[in-house]
Amino acid sequence: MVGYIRGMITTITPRQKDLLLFLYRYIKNTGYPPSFEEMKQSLNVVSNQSVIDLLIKLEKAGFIKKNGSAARSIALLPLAYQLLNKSPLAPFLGVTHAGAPIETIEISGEWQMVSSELAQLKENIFLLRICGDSMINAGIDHGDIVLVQSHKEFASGDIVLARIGNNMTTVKRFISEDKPPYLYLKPENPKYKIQLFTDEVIMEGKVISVLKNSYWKPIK
Amino acid sequence: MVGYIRGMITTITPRQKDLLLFLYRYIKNTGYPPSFEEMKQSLNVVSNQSVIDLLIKLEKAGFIKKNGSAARSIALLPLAYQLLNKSPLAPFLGVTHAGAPIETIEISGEWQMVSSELAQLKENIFLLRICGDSMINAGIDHGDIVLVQSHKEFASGDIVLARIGNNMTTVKRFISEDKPPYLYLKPENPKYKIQLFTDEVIMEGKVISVLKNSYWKPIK
DNA sequence: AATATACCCGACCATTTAGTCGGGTTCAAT
DNA sequence: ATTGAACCCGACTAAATGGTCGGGTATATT
Repeated sequence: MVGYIRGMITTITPRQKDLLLFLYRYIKNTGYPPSFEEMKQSLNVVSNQSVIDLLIKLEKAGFIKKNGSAARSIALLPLAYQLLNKSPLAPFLGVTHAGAPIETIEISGEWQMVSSELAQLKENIFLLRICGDSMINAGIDHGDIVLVQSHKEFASGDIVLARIGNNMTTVKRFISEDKPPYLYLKPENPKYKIQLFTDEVIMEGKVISVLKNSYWKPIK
Repeated sequence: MVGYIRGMITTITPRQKDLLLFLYRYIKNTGYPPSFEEMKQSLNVVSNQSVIDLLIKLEKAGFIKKNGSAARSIALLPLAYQLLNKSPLAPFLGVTHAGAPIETIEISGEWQMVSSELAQLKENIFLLRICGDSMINAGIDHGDIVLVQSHKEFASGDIVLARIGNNMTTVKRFISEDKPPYLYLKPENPKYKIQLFTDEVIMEGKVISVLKNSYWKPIK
């Protein structure tokens, strides 16, 4: 469910966030985590205990993981990237259908890396594997993976992920015209018919990237 | 030039590669670099000097960067990922044209992160920004970025990067048929004509991913 | 035969580094 | 008023860690 992502809530104090952001930036710049001394400087404190207090909280909350007493051994966990909106990870929600929409999105629990450029996105993103051939003329084939960003506004021509009723999701091109049928979802394969808009149709997001199937694990 | 990537040659001894591979794997698994002790264990040696010797060579060759005497402060440079064929980076070659092919690929010198799944690729990959509207029906719009993998074999229907003569490159759908015109490059926009195959046409690679333009820097 | 390179040993040292101990302050909730 | 949390201080300790020194071997090149 897309709501599963949007609804993810975590608590963190401003000071903890300061440290988490410093950790993120330091690791990004240097390639390895900072020492206590460096963390103290960045936080403008002079005691190790100040840093330790914050680190323990961050670890308990699931943002980081420390390896005992090894030097510079702090690893950022996915939750940290998510909180900082710098996520190199997108949740892999499962499978949807580009053809006739016959089942809802499944949550697979997997996570996959995506481009760091996409990490600039403020909104939530997630991945879906496509079943069916209804979008082949838009370059989306059976087995491809699409990266979807949650959106509220859509332009005619956008390729969108739509939910139809409670049990079906599908990827189609969204069309808005001045003449009838005005609003509809268009498959990019002449074999299939357009889907008119009804109260049952909810658009979840835009497809912002397509990863071709041959470089991903095969479909079961 | 695509040849620029293929032609990149670096020398490394087996022992140095052992260490480099260990560094890659350790960092990938833990999120931070190993200590000397851990490197000694992985190499099956007992002296620090053994590790230092190798590290100095790796640093001089441009594979890693060490930060003085700071603990666990080894960063892998892009060259290392490239050598290990685990590159999280793809070179950004520049701009090509999906419309009329009017100029050759420019090397911009930028590098961009790509999916870690794509890092499994054994062949070279690179990014291009698309100019023109000749592939809009395949989901590739003006300003989008495509990820291209160098290939030698192509199937009918593949979206390919082709070089035409010395000064032109273009992205088109490759078609191979039993009836005339047999082999040609097809724009995915009825406004444009197909490009027949000649001796001048060289296919450089396949488009394996499309990143939609709105999430990248605007075109100059 | 001499040289250079890649690689290794083992004892030793100095510093970096994480962690501890016993406190304190501020602020909001009870 | 008391409690608990979040956060901080300063001096201290012990372990982890990188680096040094003065060698060695094996191999290929000159």
